[in-house]
Amino acid sequence: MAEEIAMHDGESPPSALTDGTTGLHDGELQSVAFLAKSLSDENRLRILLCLGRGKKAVGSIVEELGLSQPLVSHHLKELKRTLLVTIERSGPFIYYQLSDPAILATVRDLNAVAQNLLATRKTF
Amino acid sequence: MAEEIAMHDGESPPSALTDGTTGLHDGELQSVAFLAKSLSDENRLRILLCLGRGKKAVGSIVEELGLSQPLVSHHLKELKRTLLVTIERSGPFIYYQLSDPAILATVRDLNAVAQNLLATRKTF
DNA sequence: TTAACATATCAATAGATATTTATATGTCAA
DNA sequence: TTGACATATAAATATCTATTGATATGTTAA
Repeated sequence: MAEEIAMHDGESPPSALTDGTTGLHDGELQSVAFLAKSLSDENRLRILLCLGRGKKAVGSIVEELGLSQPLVSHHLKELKRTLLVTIERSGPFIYYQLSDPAILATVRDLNAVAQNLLATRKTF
Repeated sequence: MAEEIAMHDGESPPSALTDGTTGLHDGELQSVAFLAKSLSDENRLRILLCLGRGKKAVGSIVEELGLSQPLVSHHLKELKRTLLVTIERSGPFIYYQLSDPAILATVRDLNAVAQNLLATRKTF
């Protein structure tokens, strides 16, 4: 009866039996979720792919993608927060660049998996 | 060299591992965002890794991860909607399994990228 | 200084979603 | 049928976030 467990802020929901085969502990799980969430927005992906062709100032991204400047700025802030991009100031310009080209390979891998799932869905 | 050409159509992989041209059209961008969003929850990742060791009934997952049954059911529904898992009924049991083992490799890749970003962050 | 430009931030809104509690559906055995 | 079990669904809440429009901050040139 008296089995109430009051979960307070942000610690382990389950008991810490780790997830075995692929062997990711809680911190790594958190990192993966963190990164995946950053990659889960179409406009952020557009920005990342755009930056895949070299560092660019905010205005260039705005112009190239046709998104509003505050929106691009917002997503760039998020991409910086999640360590996917770095900045480099030059006068009034702020150039953003990918912090790791491996990010592009990851996006391509995600696309490959997604397309394969869509192609071979045998679920009815 | 020419500027990168935007849209490629469905089948041919752009073969861009070293050149920066990761041309994804809107549908692919949507798919990537879709998949990434499904991978952006810690508990869903736990479930996926759990299923990486074979098909399991809901109760097993609940017990193994220490999450509530409705929560696990909710996440399984989401994973099924995003094509990451498939089901197989057997009596009152419903067995869930990964629809593609490549998903595990993708999670591992995400972790590798994330850990690398954390390790080599030169921001401050 | 002022003016013009580049970028960031603020405030408000709207929609998504993770979680919990409670309840419903479905299956099988006795 | 009843009862026990496995799973799904409903409803409520709370949190998060993408987007927009307006405004602020900061940099350079005149």
